[in-house]
Amino acid sequence: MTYEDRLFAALADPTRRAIFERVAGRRQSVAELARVMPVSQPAISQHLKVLKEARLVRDEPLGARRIYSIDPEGLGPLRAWLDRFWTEQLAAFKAAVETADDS
Amino acid sequence: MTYEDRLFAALADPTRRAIFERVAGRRQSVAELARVMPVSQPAISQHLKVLKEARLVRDEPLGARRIYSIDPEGLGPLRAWLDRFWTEQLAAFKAAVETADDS
DNA sequence: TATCTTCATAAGTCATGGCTTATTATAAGC
DNA sequence: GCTTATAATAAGCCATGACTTATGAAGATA
Repeated sequence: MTYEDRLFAALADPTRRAIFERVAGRRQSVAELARVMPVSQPAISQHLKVLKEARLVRDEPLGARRIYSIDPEGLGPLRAWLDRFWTEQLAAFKAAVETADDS
Repeated sequence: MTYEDRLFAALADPTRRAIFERVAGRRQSVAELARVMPVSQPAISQHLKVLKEARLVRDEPLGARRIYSIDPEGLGPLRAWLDRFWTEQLAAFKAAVETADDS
């Protein structure tokens, strides 16, 4: 499984995406997330593990708690992937215009 | 299932993403994809259906064939989602700098 | 008309993944 | 030290989804 696979797979689940968005909004602990999300604490931990392996979040101990925060680098590869098509589509558009000019 | 869910779910599968990337590179038929991809023709059709429902591709009949091409609008929502965190992280960074200034 | 190609759908199989409860480890507070 | 809080892991359940083969529909070609 490539790194890109892990990234896309991590973002595929709605619950996990919601967790990521919350953590991105404000760094917080597992219990804090579990209190507001409609799933159990172990489910939260499992989702966070997947997000961490995709480098979308980081974690840091704080007493008995563990504070999760967004990994600023994490979304970079997604942006890079997206930009490939941006430029690709621009090139295609340009080519289409030039073909139309041949008429 | 929201539209965003469909979009992320569609991009999660590696095979499907490969199909999307091929179609984005050059518009082509189902058979053409089936010839080069390591899965059967029905599998290709099923993936294309998912991509179409996520508005990532369009299709157009050409005789007995059906030509699939990228939907230029399709990646817009993904970019929008991504930009949310871009600005969000910028704001957080700015806030962190200002807090540091308080020292 | 008969055949061949192209593609979508149906039906069934199997692995994966998201969830649960139970349990354990670690740190904090009385 | 004992209890409470926090979080990770284990084990098991179950739905989903990615694939297969089989089939049918629609267009092209002889």
